[in-house]
Amino acid sequence: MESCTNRERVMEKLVMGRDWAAQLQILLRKPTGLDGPGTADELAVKILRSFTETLSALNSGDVDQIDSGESRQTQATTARRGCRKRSRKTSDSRVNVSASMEDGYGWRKYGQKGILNSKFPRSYYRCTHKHDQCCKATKQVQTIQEDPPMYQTTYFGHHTCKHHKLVASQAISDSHPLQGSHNNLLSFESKSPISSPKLEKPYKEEAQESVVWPDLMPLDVTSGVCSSKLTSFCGLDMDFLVESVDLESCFCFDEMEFL
DNA sequence: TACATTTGACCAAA
DNA sequence: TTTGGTCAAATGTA
Repeated sequence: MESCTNRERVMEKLVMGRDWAAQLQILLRKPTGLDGPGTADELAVKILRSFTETLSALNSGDVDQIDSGESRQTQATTARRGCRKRSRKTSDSRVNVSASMEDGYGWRKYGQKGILNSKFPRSYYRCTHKHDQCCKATKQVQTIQEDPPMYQTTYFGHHTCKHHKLVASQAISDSHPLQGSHNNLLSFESKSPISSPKLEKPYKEEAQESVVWPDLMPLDVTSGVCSSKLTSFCGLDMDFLVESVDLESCFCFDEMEFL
């Protein structure tokens, strides 16, 4: 019951943020038009506050639901083949529609299934480092369009494998412009912070993608770690990005849909 | 030889 | 009962 109220608050804040962002966009296109609902600066503050309050609401409310879902899955796991208690993975997922399946991570395919009412089978991937580093990240990839091929990738869990984080963090510290004097930017433009040769190609391919967030992001504002839906940012998981860049200081969206 | 992919079986959730 | 997620043996590839 409380989570329902909390969800309503979250939705309200997100909608407000979207509206203010739209107003800000209009203002930025007409720099002299300051007789609207507020200056660009004021709108930026409102937007930041809206997102901050949303993050706080999520942090205080829905986390329990997410945790209970994961623990259910863990507790009921048995040793028999194929006998894994599965919860329907509706929480902690990020959906990414892209022309490419590349995202800079190492994945290993562990299954493929034909899906009802879908022309194309769904492929199941887990992180390459599942066993050596207990990385629990998985993803499902489904072709949604034949020509040109478009893929809907749904990510579950988050990468805990150290190797990739190291590479990505290095790439960020090498070239991320937001770590300098522009820490309080709210940007709706695509950024290209990755200069590492290893990550350059996946990022370029991901640059054309669109992002859909069907549910709300679980996060921990106080610790600065965001289990974010911003997966498409640079084609990298946001966990380590937010560890390096203050969550409330830098929002950087390419394309987004709130509802 | 080591690692990745394919594929059918198994089983829980709906 | 149906559907979808995962396992693991078989197979492929570098």
